[in-house]
Amino acid sequence: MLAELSQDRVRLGRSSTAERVADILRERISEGAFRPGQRLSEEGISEALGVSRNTLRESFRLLGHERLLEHKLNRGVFVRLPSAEDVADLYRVRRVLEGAAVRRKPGERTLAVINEALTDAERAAEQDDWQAVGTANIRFHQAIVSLNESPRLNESMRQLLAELRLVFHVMDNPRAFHEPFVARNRVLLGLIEAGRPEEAAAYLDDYLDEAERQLIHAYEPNR
Amino acid sequence: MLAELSQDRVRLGRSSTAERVADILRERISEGAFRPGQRLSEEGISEALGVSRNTLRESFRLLGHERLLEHKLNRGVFVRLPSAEDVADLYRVRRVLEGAAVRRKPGERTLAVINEALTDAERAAEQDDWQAVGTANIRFHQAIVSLNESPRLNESMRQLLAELRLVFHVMDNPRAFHEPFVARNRVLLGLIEAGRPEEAAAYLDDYLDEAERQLIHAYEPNR
DNA sequence: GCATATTTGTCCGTATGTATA
DNA sequence: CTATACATACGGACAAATATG
Repeated sequence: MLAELSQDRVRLGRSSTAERVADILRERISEGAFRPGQRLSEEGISEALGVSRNTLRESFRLLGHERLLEHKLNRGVFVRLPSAEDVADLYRVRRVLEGAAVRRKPGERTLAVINEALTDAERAAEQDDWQAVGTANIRFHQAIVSLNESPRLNESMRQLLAELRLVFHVMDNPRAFHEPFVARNRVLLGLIEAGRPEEAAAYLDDYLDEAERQLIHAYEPNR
Repeated sequence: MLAELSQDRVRLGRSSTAERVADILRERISEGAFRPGQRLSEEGISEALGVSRNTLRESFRLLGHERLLEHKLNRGVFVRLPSAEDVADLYRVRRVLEGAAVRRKPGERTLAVINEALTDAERAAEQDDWQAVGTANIRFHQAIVSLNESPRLNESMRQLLAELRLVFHVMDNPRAFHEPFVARNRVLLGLIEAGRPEEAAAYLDDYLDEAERQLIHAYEPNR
């Protein structure tokens, strides 16, 4: 089962079993198969994936560091359930990372990536595919941050968005949340392309304020 | 040995053995006892610290995620030796995190912390204690970032500075590097306290450009 | 280039401590 | 309070990869 695939990829690749297991778990969490707050049993999962508990524990450490899992000492690991305070902090970070990004002179290639993500979102919105809207939206903001041209900031944003996905998974209806922001993304991109960084930054701040408010509003009751 | 201390701290605290071992290793790396590029033997260290290899490997994962250690498959873990490109990226991140910080209206308490760190640096400089200057300098910039009032950004900065310390450890003479920036820190703080955020941000950008240039200049030859 | 020694990657069994029903 | 389930941590084992002579 996993063991053979494991050997193959070790031979021609670079990742250890623990890392590959982490990839699998990250994907499951990201798509919502493992719900926030849910406990992940060492025995159950190690058995299901065909790896030893030691190896699985290494994977848990990795994901814990990404804030997708929470380690409670002697109680096990749980899928993180971010608090309202966490949401507020995530948006503080977004203001910093995205704000700095839109103030920079944008590169041609990055602009194309941003545009593509936005176009995908608009198309998905037309077809009422809100799952796809959310995904494209995330790609849009990831691409915005990549204007900074910093691998570390890209990685930070990637983790931040993964954490934000946890929040979306406990919301009542993520569809209604993402919808109104597609049009705003278009405006934001327009300001960037027009070379008006300060206006773009101000618009973005408003944008994020509004998103944070709506998110916390839809979120708080669920705690 | 460590085992007993371990039990005590578990009882009254929250951290696991792996985390405590990670703390110890982080400290050793930070103070330069483990040099960048050096390989850390699983057997040697697990024996020296009195923990099992499995536990130690969990610690290695933690520090790997903090970019202090590098995992080479089937070859072991090494203390990271950042490349010149890494240094450039670290400074890109600093411009974003510190730039956003100085643009915000500063809180009284945070200002006091910044001031304290700076005063310590000035005092240490007078006494030619360059090690202490470097330490206080790091505290100064950490405090600057804390103006953002974001736990996640504080944590990012903490990790960034730990990584930057690796760079300092392979420099010829870190003393000469830190010295000229103490005076600039005072100017920067003055602009912040005077409520001139844009000037502070511009001054900071210059500051970081100069620091990056000097650092890469003193660093590149060593690769 | 080959044979050998070393080290990592992974797994297993087990003992102990902790949280919870 | 006891019992149970589970995480924590240890030590030993072996194969695979790497380094060494």
